[in-house]
Amino acid sequence: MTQMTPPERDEEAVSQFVETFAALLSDAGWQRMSARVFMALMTHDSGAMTASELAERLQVSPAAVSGAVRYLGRLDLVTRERQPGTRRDIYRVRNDAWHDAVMGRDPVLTQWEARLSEAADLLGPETPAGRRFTESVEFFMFLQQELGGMMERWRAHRDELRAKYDPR
Amino acid sequence: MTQMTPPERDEEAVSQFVETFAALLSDAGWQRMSARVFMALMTHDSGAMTASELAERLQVSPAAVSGAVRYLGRLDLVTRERQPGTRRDIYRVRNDAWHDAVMGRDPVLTQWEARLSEAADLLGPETPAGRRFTESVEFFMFLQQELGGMMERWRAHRDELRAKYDPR
DNA sequence: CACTACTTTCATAAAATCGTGAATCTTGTG
DNA sequence: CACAAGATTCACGATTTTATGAAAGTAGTG
Repeated sequence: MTQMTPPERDEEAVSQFVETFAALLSDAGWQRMSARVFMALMTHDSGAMTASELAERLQVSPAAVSGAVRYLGRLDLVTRERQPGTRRDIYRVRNDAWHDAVMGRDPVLTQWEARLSEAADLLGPETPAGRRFTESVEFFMFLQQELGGMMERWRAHRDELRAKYDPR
Repeated sequence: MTQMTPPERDEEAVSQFVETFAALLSDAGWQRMSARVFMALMTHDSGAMTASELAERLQVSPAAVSGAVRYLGRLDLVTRERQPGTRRDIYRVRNDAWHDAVMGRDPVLTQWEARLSEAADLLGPETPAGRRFTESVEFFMFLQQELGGMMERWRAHRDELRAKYDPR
């Protein structure tokens, strides 16, 4: 069998995509730099890059990368690991990053629910506004419950797809 | 039966809640002023206020209110109606505002999915990065499908709760 | 059709956010 | 334990976002 040349990527186009999609994420409330770093990692074949590679790729300072990966780390979208034999850290996107990004909303929803619940008490459960908040709380409770099952189903669906297209 | 005095609200506390929760929404990517207007309406018993009431309540200019309600209107979270007999518009939160706020994400997801799909092609479906994007697309397709059923279930659940606690 | 009561637009000012460079800290190495 | 490679922090300047006041627009009313 002949050795294939590595499929050529239009780096220009990829880079532009990184910026475009990062902007979409930024519209959705992500920190801008974190979105850029995240997409740079996602589009990288290995899904892992060092801080200086990221800085070079995105034309930003090491300081900016540092802040961005800290944020991504807290969301558990990126993991840090030490590059063996060097003092460099490597940042890697988690495989189910999107899954985590969506499920990562969970603490947020919990927080919202708690505050809404306090508000319901504050407003008085028999007042129209209070009733509105009680129902809001119900909604977020429901939402969280559903999310669990949904992600369960996703994993099953994903494994099915993987078995189908990429049987290992 | 004795006529109850209207249940007294701690307006100070309600106002503080409005600000706190608006800040949470703002963290989640909402425009700040829109979040404040939204919460002001939510905490109002009638769920409806005029522009000047909102301006007074939030201590902002009419211009700020105008911008905020336009944004909320586009998301279909607030409706505008004319106050009969006056030249004032009143803004009203839709009853299933939260439902709409969550489902309103749908166009966003569609947009993301489209861009991710393009990226998958760009990267080449056989490359590791390309495969990552293919799976991302699958994920968002799955998500949108699930959201439909979920909201269906929410409506059923909500009606059940209403029948239980507030039989009319 | 002029007057009045609101609403919206727009240029500008104020405030928040973001990225940088320089300094500092951490950690591995000889 | 001194040195060096990287990572992180922080004060500052730059950019972007946000709210305002003033002006213009719109639509009821007499």
